[in-house]
Amino acid sequence: MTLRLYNSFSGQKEDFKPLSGNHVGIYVCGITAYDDCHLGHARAAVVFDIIVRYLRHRGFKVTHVQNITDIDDKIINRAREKGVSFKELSEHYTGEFHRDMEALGVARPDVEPRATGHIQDIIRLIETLVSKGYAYAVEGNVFFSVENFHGYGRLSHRSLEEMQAGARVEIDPRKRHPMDFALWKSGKPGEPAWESPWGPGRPGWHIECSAMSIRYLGETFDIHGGGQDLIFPHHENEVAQSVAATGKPFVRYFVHNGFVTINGEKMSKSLGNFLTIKEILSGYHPEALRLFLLSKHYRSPLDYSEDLIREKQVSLDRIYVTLAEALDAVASPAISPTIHPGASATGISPSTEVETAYSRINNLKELFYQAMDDDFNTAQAMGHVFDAVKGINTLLQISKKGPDQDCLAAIGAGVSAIREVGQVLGLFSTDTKSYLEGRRAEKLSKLSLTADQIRDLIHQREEARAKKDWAVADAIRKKLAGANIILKDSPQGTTWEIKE
RNA sequence: GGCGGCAUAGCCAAGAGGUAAGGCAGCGGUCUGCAAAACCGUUAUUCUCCGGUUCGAAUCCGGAUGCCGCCUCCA
Repeated sequence: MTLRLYNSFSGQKEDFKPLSGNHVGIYVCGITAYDDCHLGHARAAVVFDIIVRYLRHRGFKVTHVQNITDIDDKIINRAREKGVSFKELSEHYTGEFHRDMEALGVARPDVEPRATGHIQDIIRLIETLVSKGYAYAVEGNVFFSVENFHGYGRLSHRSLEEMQAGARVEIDPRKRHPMDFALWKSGKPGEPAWESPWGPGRPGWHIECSAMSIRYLGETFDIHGGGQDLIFPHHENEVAQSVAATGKPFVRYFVHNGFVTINGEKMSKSLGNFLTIKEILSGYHPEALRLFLLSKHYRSPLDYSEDLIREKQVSLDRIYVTLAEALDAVASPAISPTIHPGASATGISPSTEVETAYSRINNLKELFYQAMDDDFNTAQAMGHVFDAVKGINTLLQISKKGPDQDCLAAIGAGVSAIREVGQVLGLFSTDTKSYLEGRRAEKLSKLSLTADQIRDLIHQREEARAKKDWAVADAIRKKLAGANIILKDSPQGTTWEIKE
């Protein structure tokens, strides 16, 4: 089976074949370290985290490079506002970024280069562009000449004429063409600056990604990723600079993730609907956030609301409950968890219910890979996971009536299949018991009752039930229900849960 | 003004020529003293609207309407 992915260059899904054998080089545009990361950063991070995980899972050797922009106008301005150095500011927010990523379960890239660590690479690249006639220096600035580069607009599918027609920006009179962009910016007094052939200054935004991707992945590499907003001008400019400098193709597949809106509106500081990763994780499990981000295809816009994330939290709880019950069932010492259910499953029961459950479990992996091979269709993949969960639940139901070896083996196989695909999605990685205990503690903390008080009431109800005093028993059930506590009676006794 | 995207049940969402996955909510049932959980069944004769191509269209083409993004820093 071939992995197919959507290439922004062609606007179509294409078969993915790495440049050299089994090795995949992927460069993802990271953050500019001047503020806390928000939900949009979380989406991009999780999308590319899963792409990298899936490529590796499929047997590719992946080199994942993701930059951090640590010098830039926004950083300089913010540092000035706060009265700290640009370095202190960018280091602070880089640290916050790392904490957020760790909380989200996003794996660290193999290389995490920073612009200020590659000034010499950048200067050399600009010199090449100047010497080849693609760039010109004016008053300590260096601009890239879009007219001299044929093919400008190929990625964003726009011509220079179209772009000029829509220009809304005041044009820098030093530019020869309105669309020319800065490779090197001269430093005003007091601004951070590095020595260069054009005088002291700092790199433009786009050039760092060309310099660092070429350094770590070579002049031509497989995948370049980022948010859709980066297509123009950032990635268009990267392509122009890189191709002009090397004379070779730059990136083979451009992959862009869609945007996040909040209650239907674009996130923006002026609207006051900016949600940081920290804010969301203070109320929801990181895997619930991941589940939410995966619930829609990565290229589509994704709308966030409290209702939706809460729904994902409930779904995640449900899956963990199933996994926990399945593990309990399988833990029976008489049963070997290594039995493969597929072969023995067929025919052991005439019930189609059981057959369906077996196939839901046994088909999971194949269907999951099919979905992921089709441009990382995580929404579809999750549908298959839910099917497998249903299959496990069916068998759990049956095994409660009379455990049978094949049934328990299938349950075990289901758990390991879900765990396996979960590794690709970054889900179900927490120990089931600690997950459920954590969730209970979290919900309990929002309650007016303590666990001891609840246990007392349950005890009183047990006594009433023993006397078949249903009126008292039901009154206690009702009272607890009023506090959002659901009682579950079973032959082993009564347990309780807190409703979301 | 230019470029691009999206419109699928009460809500979220997959499907991209062969007769509508999955999740949430709802309803009926099994189980239960009553419940809860779980499971089973059910919930879009139809995919914004109007034309066209085709044996066949939610899927392709043309048009209309609505929403969104980019063109300026942005994941």
